[in-house]
Amino acid sequence: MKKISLKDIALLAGVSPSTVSFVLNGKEKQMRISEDLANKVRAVATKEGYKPNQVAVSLRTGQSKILGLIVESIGGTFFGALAKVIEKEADKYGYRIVYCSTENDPAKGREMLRVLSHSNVDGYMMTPVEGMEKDVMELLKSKRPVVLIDGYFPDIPAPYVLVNNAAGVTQGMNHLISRGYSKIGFVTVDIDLVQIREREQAYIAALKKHKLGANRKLMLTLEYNYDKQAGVKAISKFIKDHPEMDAIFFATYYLGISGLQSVQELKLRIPKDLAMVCFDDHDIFALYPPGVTTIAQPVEQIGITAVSLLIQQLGKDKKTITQARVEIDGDFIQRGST
Amino acid sequence: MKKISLKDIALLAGVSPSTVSFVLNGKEKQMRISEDLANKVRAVATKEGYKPNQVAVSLRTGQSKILGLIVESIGGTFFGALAKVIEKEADKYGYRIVYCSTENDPAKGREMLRVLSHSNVDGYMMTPVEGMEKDVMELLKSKRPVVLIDGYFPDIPAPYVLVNNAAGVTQGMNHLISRGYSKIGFVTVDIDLVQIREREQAYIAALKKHKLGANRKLMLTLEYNYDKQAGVKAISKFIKDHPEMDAIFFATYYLGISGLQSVQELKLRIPKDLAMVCFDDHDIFALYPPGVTTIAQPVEQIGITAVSLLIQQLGKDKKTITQARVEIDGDFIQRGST
DNA sequence: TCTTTTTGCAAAATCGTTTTAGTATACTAC
DNA sequence: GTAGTATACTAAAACGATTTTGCAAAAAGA
Repeated sequence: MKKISLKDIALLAGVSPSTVSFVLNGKEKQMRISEDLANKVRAVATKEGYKPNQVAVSLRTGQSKILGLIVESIGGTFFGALAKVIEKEADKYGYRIVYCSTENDPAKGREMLRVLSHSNVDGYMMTPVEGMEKDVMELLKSKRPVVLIDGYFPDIPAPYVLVNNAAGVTQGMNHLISRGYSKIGFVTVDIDLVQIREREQAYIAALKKHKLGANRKLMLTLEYNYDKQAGVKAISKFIKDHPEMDAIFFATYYLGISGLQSVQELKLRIPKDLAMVCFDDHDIFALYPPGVTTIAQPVEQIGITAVSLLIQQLGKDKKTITQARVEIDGDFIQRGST
Repeated sequence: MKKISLKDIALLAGVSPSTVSFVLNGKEKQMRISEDLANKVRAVATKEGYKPNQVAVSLRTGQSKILGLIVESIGGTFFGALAKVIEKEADKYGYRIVYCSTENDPAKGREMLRVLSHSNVDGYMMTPVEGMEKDVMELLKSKRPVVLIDGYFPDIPAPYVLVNNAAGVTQGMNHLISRGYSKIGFVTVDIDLVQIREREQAYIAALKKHKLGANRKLMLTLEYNYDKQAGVKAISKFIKDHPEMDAIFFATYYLGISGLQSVQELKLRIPKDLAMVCFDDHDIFALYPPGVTTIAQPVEQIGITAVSLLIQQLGKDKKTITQARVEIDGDFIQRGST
């Protein structure tokens, strides 16, 4: 019941291993193998159900047909959905995906890169983690195909694809303002990632633009990996401390969920007592009455673009497209909270 | 900047490749390499930052230190959480995970098995898909380590681990009944998987046991991959068609979510108009007022057990533990819906 | 007819390891 | 002094493919 190798096929067909390889790799013309023999080889191969040992192929060719996907956490809804899209998309090009999560720890991310590298993966897709700038530079220097997802490093010329954070927040803010809200709070998190900072800046910019003053006091910054209960409490306190606040913008979906819980505990009514907008959509926002207005990340497009950017770097020509910077507009979904 | 190989280390240390291999694999004693030389080799190796090429190792040893995880869909909350636990757990044993999803399609599952097999994965964890019985049998026959997760094939002696579906439903039903509900409906889905059937049977058994009659009419079976809107509609109709029904049990979390939506559209009040219990927990059930009582799958334990069962089959002794059938009790979480 | 070219395939090198089988030297024993 | 046995390594085969090179036989050219 052991696996059959190319050698076995060669033996059965009465030819040399090289001939089998040529035929099965479509190089029969180039190597001028006669049509008859080629057919015979193919017949034997299909009859025996031969499939090449990918490990051997990888060792010899240096290519694995595997792409590494390193995300913050496989468990999350955004990354889960993303992984699904990416897997499906990569499959179209004949690539498989190996997933890893970093939990936002650069050491773990580095380790993952190392592991993947020694497994001959052909390219990397990763969500930037604070502290991994050098590692990404290394990849670029050694001409390894990379695409950053959901963020980027400002000073590093790696291709990336992410939602247009600024545009999304701006749209959300404009929406709130046009609805008459003027004391708008913003709840964010203290990870040092561009995507978060961009959202914060867009919030501040919107306030300025509409002359809603420098109410920076209406910003709450939670710690990353904050305790769930503590987060809810902090948000509740934030709301109570600012009774004038008529709307809140949450920078991520998990903040928004905590926010919903706070609102619930405070028995506030949405949007009567407090309007709400959240960056990143989530099932719950569609369902929780009266629904939360969100800017949904275009997961499909992000995934498809990422794979495409990576595949482009994998061709024979191997053009390094360090300049590809794609920002895709999020989908504004209005619901009952505004 | 090219990668350094074992041969390079050998050259630099002035020894043969075999010596380097022995030292780095801790076989220096056995192969009686002198302490001095061993240290020298180690020094060179660390200085050069040598890491073995896993592909070559895999080809030579036939082992990859990779486990295949084939789930229904990476995107789902249950599988996402499971993947996270499994990745973390496998890491403890020095194994990495390659994820694939089947989308409940046996053809795709088969393809994945094939691909993984030719990548030398050391073992498989998979959620059973209707129609893959033979494929699993094949794996068993060829002594490949396998563990089924979240379900099993009744006639196939493969080790498995899943939540105790019957116990969970029974507990939920008892809870409802003890609270005075007697016209209890059940919404399920038409995939032919043991885990679903067990839940259905436990429901019926509970009705019988408590002499609530053969109200099989109170069962609604939706199609797998049902359209979201259509599902909600069907559930609404089901509720309207059975005004006597005072409680509903949902067999999976996505059914429960659709159910919440129906309830919302019908403007019913929970638990006043209708009580609700759902198998499988979800963020939303904790948050949606007044909260939905659920039986949560013990994701952590399932993941840990699965990895453990697989690792046991990977040792030198390679004991095939086909008899390991683990059912873990779910966590009953009571919330406002009952 | 003899050389040159083309055809059709096979041999052998290679990828980077692991592992089995050797080999040279030193030591022990009689 | 010779045989046997440790000692401390190295050489070479192997894993399963791909790819470069080689080499007969047939065809073409002179």
